[in-house]
Order: sequence, then structure tokens, then C-alpha cells
Amino acid sequence: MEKEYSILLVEDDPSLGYLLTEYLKMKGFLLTWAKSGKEGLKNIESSYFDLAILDVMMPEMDGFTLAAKIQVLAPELPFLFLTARSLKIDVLKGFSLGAVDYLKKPIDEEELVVRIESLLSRLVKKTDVTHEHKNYSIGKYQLNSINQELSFGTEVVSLTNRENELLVYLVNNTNQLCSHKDILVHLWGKNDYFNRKSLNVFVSHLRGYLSKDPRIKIDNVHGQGFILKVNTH
Amino acid sequence: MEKEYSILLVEDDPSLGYLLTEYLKMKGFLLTWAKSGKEGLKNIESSYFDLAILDVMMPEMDGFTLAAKIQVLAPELPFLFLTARSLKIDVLKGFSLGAVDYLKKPIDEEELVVRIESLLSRLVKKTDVTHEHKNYSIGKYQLNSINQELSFGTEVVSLTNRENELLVYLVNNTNQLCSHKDILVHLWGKNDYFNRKSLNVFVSHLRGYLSKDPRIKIDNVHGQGFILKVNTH
DNA sequence: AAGAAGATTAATGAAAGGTTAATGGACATA
DNA sequence: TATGTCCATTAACCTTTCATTAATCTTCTT
Repeated sequence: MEKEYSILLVEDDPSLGYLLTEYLKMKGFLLTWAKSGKEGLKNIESSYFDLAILDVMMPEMDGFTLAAKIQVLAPELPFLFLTARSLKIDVLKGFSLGAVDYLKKPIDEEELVVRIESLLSRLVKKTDVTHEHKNYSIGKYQLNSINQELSFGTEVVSLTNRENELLVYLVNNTNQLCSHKDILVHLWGKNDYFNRKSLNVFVSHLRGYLSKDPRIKIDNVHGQGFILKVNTH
Repeated sequence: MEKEYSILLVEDDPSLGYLLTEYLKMKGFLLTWAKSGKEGLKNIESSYFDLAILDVMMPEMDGFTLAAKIQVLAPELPFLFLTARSLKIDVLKGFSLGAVDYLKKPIDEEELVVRIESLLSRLVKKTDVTHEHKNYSIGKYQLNSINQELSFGTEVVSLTNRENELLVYLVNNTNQLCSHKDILVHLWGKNDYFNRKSLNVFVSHLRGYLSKDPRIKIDNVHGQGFILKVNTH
């Protein structure tokens, strides 16, 4: 399930503000629309946002001034600018203030959305150090496919590259027929007589390793392929 | 002291390539210019980069194809596109492939630099989290990674720079496979035959130092990398 | 029964890894 | 300017690993 990101839009122009608000809501973002810099600041003080979108040209307080205040009030809040002024000096100023992006009007909503998504997806990655532990249970065995280790209780066996690859493939298709062809193409990239001979050797190895749990077996379907069967009960 | 960021520019156009290379070097980046997608891929396999800048329109392999390969080979490497084609569909495609930005030609070098700096400044936070610990326990040993000293009881051994770096890296990934590639890219910045040989020498040194505690070992996973195993029981 | 397919074990050889020593550049000291 | 030390890299040499291939049985299928 995806997280619902909250965005603060600070935009004084009613029609653009309305358009973006509705569009971004439709795209699944939680949107707050502040119609002035002052209102935006209030929101920042009282609520949490994943991202702020600031219009540069606004009466009272312009986007740059607002950004400077954000840097003090909520230094972790990333923000980007929307602007009709595409003067280079403004772009540079925007980034020097710490902007994460700078979009020139007219805004293409679709592009805005993909840019926002790209930004936010990278921001979350920072926090979750995605260590996708590839651990599998096979009967009483545990396979750590990263370290290429197969353990049975406290006993640990190191698998070779091919053994590991093959076992991972079989486990991912437990109780399902894995055809010679699919296995060979997947692991060897090539399906010929010799590779098939090789495959037999590795199946034999794995049978040896897995022989301590009688509920596990690697069956052959004559002329078809192999099935890793794990009997649960 | 600021870190010098390394950037890979993949651009077939000689004049634009030259211009950007020189400009970015002048701005303090370590630049590698690959003149084709294929050349770019080679660089990605053998070296570390903080960012890749890809031209979309190139003969042989276009930037999109290259990006897809990067996602597999080096999923952590952020990349952005440069393009003359500003078709909306291309922009969307670029971001859907995981781009961090999408810049339309003609490129304004100053804007490019501020965008790069903005991007990288947000990305560095990820990496320096790893080096917060200065003291480590490794079985019965103590590692002071600041003084580069490894102690066993009252005995203290001074480690050289490389020995220390490598041990810190391994300890931070205790009981997890550290691939050759990751180690080399992380410590040497480059993954080639000679560096790998060098790595072997240092692993050998560390094994010597750590031999007094039988519960510690540095295992090799053939063709993959090393695991620092610390047996606790 | 006979050929095909599969299982098992062993042999082979190339690549990868381990260890120790030689080299040479950087830096310091005199 | 010489001399010495440190240490990363490179070299040399040896050992181990492991995918492949071969050899030999065994089990299917018809």
C-alpha cells in the first residue's frame, strides 16, 4: 500500500490554484491550498507536509521570501517553485534558496505530478534502508539467498552460485512444475544437451543438502522438468 | 571540506559534450564523459558515480534504454535526462523510468549546475549515516576506527588506512555478504582486476589480525564477495 | 526388451582466492 | 640532497573452488 503524501500549495491565482488542487487530489495527494504566503506560513506552523509548492509571484509575500521563512521554520520541508518569470537569475535564486525544483508556467499538470512523485519517492528511500532480506523457509530448512547459505537448525551449508540460483528458482515455484526449458533459459540463458546434464548434477546436489527433512523432495517429471515439493502437515 | 562529486556524462554530441565536461569540471565536479551508451555502461560497471547525465537521443543505444539498464545494474545511481525532444510523452517516460530530472535543450549550464547541486545535496544525507559509529566490537576485539587501532585485551595493533577502511566496511555489514563490487566501489572507487587483487591482500591481513578469536572469520563466497562472520553463542 | 531420460559420482581444468614478497612512490628526517 | 620508513600496489606462486564434462548405473516409457 502506498503512503498518501500531503502537499501544501501556495498559490494566489484562483483558477490555477483550483485546477492544481483538484488535479493533484485526483492523483491521490492530500492537498492543502493556501491562497497567500501568510496563509501558507500558518499551515506550515500547524501541520505536517511532505512537500510545498510555492508560486513565486504573489502579492504581500512572494515565494522567495516565503521559502526563506520555511528554511527557518521547517528546514526539513522540501519545496519547489512555480513561476511565470523564467528569468535565469530567478531560477538560480530559487535553487540557491534550497528549492528542489523550479517549474516554469504554463504548468503541465501531468509533468508536475511525475516530478512530484519522483521527488517524494527519493525522499522516502532515504529513511527506509531497504534491506530486502531474501530469506526463504523450505520445510525445516532456511535459505539465505544473499549469503548463499542453507541452514538446518544450527548447521549451515554454503551453496555455490549455481546451487543457490537453482534453489531460489525452485523455491519461488514451490509445488509447481518447473520445466527444463524454463530453468535452463532462466539460469543458463541457453537450453542445450550439456546444460541439461549440468542441471541434473545440481539437482542431485540439492537433493543431498535437503535430505534431512523427509517432507521435502525434488521430483522429476519425466521429460518435463522438476518440482520442489514441500509437504505441509 | 566538501566532497568532490563524480558525474558520468553520456553524450554523443562532441561540442555539447566538451562544453559540459569542461564547465562541470570547472565547477568542481569529477567528470567522466562517455561518448556512447555502450561506453557509459562500461563506466557504470567499473566505477562509482554520484550522478549520471544521459542524453536521450543517441545512436545505437538511446538514453531511455540506457536508463533501464542502469536501473538493473546500479539501482542506486540517480540519473537525469538531457533532451532536445520536449514532447510531453518523453518527459513522462523519462520520469517513469526513474529519472530525477529532465532538462530540455538548449541547456543552460548555470541552471544545470544548480539543479545538480540541489539534487546531490539532498542525496548525501543518505550515505554519511554509516559513519556515525567510531568504536566497534568484533568478537573479543575492539576497533577504534578514528585512531585506526584494533585491540585484543591489552594488545593493540595499528591498522593502515586501507585495513581500517575495509574492516569498518565489513563490520558495518557483519554477517552479510559484501560483494566485491560494492567494496571496491566504496573504498577504491573503481572495480578492476588489480583492485580486486589488492582487496585480497587486505583481507589476508585482516584475517591475520583477527585470528585470535576463533569465533570471527572472514568467509569468501566464490565469485561474489566476503562476509565477516561473528559467531555469538 | 531396448532406447531414452535421469541419477549419481568422479574427473578435469580454468578461474578465483590466499599468502608472502618485491616494488616504488610519498613523506619525513637528518 | 641523501636516507630511511611506511604502505598501497603489483608480482609471483601456490591452493582451492566449482561448473562442466564424462562415466556408469538406474529408472522410465512403449
